[in-house]
Amino acid sequence: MDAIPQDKIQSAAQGLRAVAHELRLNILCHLLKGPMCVGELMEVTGAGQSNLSQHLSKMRLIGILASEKRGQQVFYYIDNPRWKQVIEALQLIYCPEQCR
Amino acid sequence: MDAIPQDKIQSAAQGLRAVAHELRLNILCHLLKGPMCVGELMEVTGAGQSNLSQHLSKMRLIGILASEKRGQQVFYYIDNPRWKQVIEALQLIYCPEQCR
DNA sequence: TTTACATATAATTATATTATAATATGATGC
DNA sequence: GCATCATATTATAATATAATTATATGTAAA
Repeated sequence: MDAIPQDKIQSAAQGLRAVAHELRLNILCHLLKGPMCVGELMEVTGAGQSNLSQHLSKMRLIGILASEKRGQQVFYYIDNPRWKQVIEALQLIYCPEQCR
Repeated sequence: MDAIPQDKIQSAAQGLRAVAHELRLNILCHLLKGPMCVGELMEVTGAGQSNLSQHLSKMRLIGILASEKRGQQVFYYIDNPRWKQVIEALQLIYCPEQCR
């Protein structure tokens, strides 16, 4: 592994940066359970609408989340099962008591 | 999981931030194979001594890396096997061809 | 067709992170 | 002691990221 392709490292770091934020990580933990719309996420995270929306679209652009419109709501969900694994591995590190 | 303890999220985000950087991630990928000293890491990453040292101590402080002095060299290694898992999961996401 | 609702975008300001350069520490050999 | 090597620390200037506010879009109901 002497030569890890620089562009892979770059993409992976970009992906990580997208997760490495309190609010975004909080969002992702909630989305582990399934899709949620922006309004619900506002409730559970306590974040403001605009702030939340910006963070969601950041994660969508990078390919961690996908979204789907139902009626006038937009539901977000974790698009890539491997990202779920990453979040879950993190929970093991920081929530040894399993965080239920 | 409605109530993810805020302090856990905070710590986890801090840990992620420590990994979410091109150079630091590159370092971690190299350290997956085993301990390396600063000089070796300078060679494989091409980073400057001071820069590297700062990034290493950041990761050490946060508990991702540990270090051990042998003679006049300091060897760094990944302290927590779960962080290895996170890095490996990432490689699966971004290096589908296995990055060897 | 207006109103209200759900979400998105833009602009701004505040704060955090980074790389570099310069300097310091601390061990080893002479 | 003095010079050298390996690493750490500090200061700083450049850059990136965040939260807030204000505004815009799109859609459904009245």
